[in-house]
Amino acid sequence: MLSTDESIPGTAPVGLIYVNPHAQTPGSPGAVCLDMAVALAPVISIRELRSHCSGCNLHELCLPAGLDGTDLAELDRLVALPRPLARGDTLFRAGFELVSLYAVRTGFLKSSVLHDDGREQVAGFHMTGEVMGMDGIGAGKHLCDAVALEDSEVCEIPFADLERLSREIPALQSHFHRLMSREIAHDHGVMLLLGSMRAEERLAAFLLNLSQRYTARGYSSTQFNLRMTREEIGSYLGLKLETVSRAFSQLQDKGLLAVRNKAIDILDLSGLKALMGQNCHTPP
Amino acid sequence: MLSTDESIPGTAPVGLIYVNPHAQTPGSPGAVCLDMAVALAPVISIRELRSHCSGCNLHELCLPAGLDGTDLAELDRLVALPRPLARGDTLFRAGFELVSLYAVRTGFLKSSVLHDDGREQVAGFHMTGEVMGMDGIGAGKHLCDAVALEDSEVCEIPFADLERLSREIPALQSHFHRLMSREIAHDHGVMLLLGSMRAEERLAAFLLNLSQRYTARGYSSTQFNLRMTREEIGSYLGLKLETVSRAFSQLQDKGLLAVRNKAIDILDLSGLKALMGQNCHTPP
DNA sequence: CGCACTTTTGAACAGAATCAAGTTTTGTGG
DNA sequence: CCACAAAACTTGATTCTGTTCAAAAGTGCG
Repeated sequence: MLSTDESIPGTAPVGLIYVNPHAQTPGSPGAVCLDMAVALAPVISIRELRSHCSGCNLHELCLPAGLDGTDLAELDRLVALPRPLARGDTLFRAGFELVSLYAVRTGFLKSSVLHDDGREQVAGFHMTGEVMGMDGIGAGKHLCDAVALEDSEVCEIPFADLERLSREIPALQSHFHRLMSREIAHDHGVMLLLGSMRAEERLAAFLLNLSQRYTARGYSSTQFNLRMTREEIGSYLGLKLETVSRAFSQLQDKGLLAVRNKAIDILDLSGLKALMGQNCHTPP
Repeated sequence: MLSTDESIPGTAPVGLIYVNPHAQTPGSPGAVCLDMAVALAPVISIRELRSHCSGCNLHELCLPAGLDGTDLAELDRLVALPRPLARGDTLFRAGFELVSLYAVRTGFLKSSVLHDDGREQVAGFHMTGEVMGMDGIGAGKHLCDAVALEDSEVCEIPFADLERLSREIPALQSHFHRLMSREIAHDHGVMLLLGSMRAEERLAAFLLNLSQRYTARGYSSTQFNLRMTREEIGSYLGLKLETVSRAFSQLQDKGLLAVRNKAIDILDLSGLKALMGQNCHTPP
């Protein structure tokens, strides 16, 4: 349930130099970013060094996983320089033609669906190394909005090029299929969660999932800061924000968690996991 | 929400001759089926004629969508003769190595996850033309059980061969990606449903989804027989079977539906849809 | 420093789960 | 083909969980 999609051991967090933290509008993809790269020479040299897949610390986690020298170089030509996004920026919107997938280089994004009545429903949270936009391939257009929850960088992967290249590089093809498949499996986990768990269990599962994903990226598995509001968590977990808040308090009262606003400290990881094992609603 | 994955117009239902309705154990894939084909000559000739993708009425709905003569012939060589399954038979189980994907030729299957505590959760229902097993690609093994809810036939698609062939045939590659993507999009729809709808709305959405899928296959959009129990519906929708039963009664009392056990007659399709538009829990 | 947003907490309420019969359908063996 | 047992379904009463409404406290950003 809500399984960790990445079994890759701790790769160190990326220490990218951040060039343009503000006001990057979603406009025409990539272009602005490239222009800036030309304008700011000294910073760029370092940035460019690391900006390609081959120099990226994430290449065990992200799309290029399993590719070696030559193939990696091919992928490099395909993926544009990381595009900076400021907090609140929209990467893409539902209904827009799907041209590219996006890999999160740094930062934290959400994808959400706007109901007809104006309410939004969060479909997922995305962190470093995760690929966004795959749900829109079938329709040829994006089905959800993607918004940065903190200043972030994303790598644009033109989908037509990705398909072409994955015909030439079996390892890339195979890994791309695994990525899509894992998203399906992950969603099944969320469906299970939404269909069978109580509020407290849902929140526990959510935190454990975050914990695992942070661990896979070399961060602490017990201490991290939430990047989303209680309302966004609730929307994702099918709960109201008040219920999320109460669930936090309950987990804290049980001594499993220390919550200081968005700062989470998991005090009893196995206790949290045990909470979900009790999911036996039916006696023998 | 719970969008129809198929926008293909009505292809006629398949009228396959059914050879072995009983006791086909999941054992070693394909072999038994082929042996039988040799044993029963007169029936087989017809069966074999239609058994390949090129002769299959589903080729606009299933994996071969968009392929023409030569490419279709290539796919034919890849896909084995349809394997018969009796009601209750298991096609594959969670944990087993993923060797093949399966396309439903005729019949109706469910996929479900067995909780650690013994309770099962239905992850999806699958009808003619739909491809099963894609959630297991990422892990290299199946993550759910697949069980026939009525006598069915499935076409086995060896996954390694599919990857190889889709490197050679861009149209096949592209379509396979669309199939996976649509499963992601569909799951997002279910997540939305589970997270934001009340029991009655969930059932309405479920029935509308079934209706659309039957329509796409050339069947009536308003009259059909459910192949699953109330408990299985409930498991899929995150409800208890009693709640499903009550929701059926409520929809019937409102004049939207006529329910006679498993026989469903949608009396007011637009009324059902309208029910879900009222999903405004928040006033402006 | 103040205003807006987020979060917490409480009380009343609503919807679904649970428990409990009772009925209908289905499938099987005689 | 019928009878009977098992499974599936319906309906009611009660309980419990989460929502809604409301208010107050905390946080952070301009």
